[in-house]
Amino acid sequence: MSNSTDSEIIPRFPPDRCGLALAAGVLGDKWVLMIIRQLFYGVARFEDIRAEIGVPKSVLSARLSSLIEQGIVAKRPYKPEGGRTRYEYHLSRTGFDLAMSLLALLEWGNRHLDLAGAPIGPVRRSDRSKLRVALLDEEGSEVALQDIRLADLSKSC
Amino acid sequence: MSNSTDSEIIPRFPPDRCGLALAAGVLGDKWVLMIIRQLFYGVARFEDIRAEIGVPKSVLSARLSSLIEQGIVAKRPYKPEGGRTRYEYHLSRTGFDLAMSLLALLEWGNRHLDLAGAPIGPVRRSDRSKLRVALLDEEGSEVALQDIRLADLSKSC
DNA sequence: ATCCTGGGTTTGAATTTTGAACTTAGCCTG
DNA sequence: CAGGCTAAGTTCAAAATTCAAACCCAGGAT
Repeated sequence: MSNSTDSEIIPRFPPDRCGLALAAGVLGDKWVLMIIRQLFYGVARFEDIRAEIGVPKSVLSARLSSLIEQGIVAKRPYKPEGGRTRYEYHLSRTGFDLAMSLLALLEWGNRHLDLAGAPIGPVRRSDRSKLRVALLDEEGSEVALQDIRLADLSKSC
Repeated sequence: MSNSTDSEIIPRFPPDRCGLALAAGVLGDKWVLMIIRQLFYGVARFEDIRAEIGVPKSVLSARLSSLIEQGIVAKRPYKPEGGRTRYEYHLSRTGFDLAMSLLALLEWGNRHLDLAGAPIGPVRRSDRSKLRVALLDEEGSEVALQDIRLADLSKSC
């Protein structure tokens, strides 16, 4: 009932108003993040995805269906020259918009988890300079995590 | 074996060099993201976490142990005035660094998922202006997602 | 005609998750 | 001091999920 400490850095809100709780429902699965990662990499075919991450076919089938149903992935037929029609999976706009989340997660994993080799991360296409994820205000200047709180967005200025 | 399309927006790298694959191993669970969300909100006690998100005790116990083992969460005793010693869980530095990922996920959920009410999100503490997650270069100017690629960070300039 | 391959579905065994019951430790009350 | 209460777990059997392997099917290639 009561709060446990007085260290309320961030006020609490009901879960159903928080996109994070919903997002957790979508992405909180061992394979879903891996599958979406593959789709970002341009791996589009069922068998390619399965082979690269080692997910069982039945699970891949189920997860892709669910992602399609949720509008995150789209399935479309295509025909390789002189082959029969096959299918490929690709991210919808909604799915593509997960990019920033994945980059943030990548950055975190690079920094804190045990990588086997040199890390990879986002660089600017033109000059290859390193990039990082940050919080910006409306004017485009950076805001530190300590200077924020969560608030109802409908009534903030 | 071969790539499925020629639309290689992002080059492929082996999973063991990618923090994202590791991060997926840590966060790819229905309850873990929810638990970490609670910890961010300042909910620190076992029973409080359990009650707010409805996770079974056995699962909460297992997940917290695993998060502690991975250095994401720390457990510490505390004594409420005139009560016996209890324990509270809080995010370690590593855990706290997930903040940016969670904010990105929150933003995505707010934009694309079906919220029950008005969304909540990060605002600047001082003036309550809305904030958003973005990619920055070293000078602090914003870079669009279309202008990036993933690269080996050890050899980029 | 038969084989091969991509994209699945089915199946039954192994694993995980679940909720309920039980445990433990210490404070508080009578 | 006996008994109750609570937070924080643990244990257990039943239910749900996952897994690997087998099977299916369509169309092209041999």
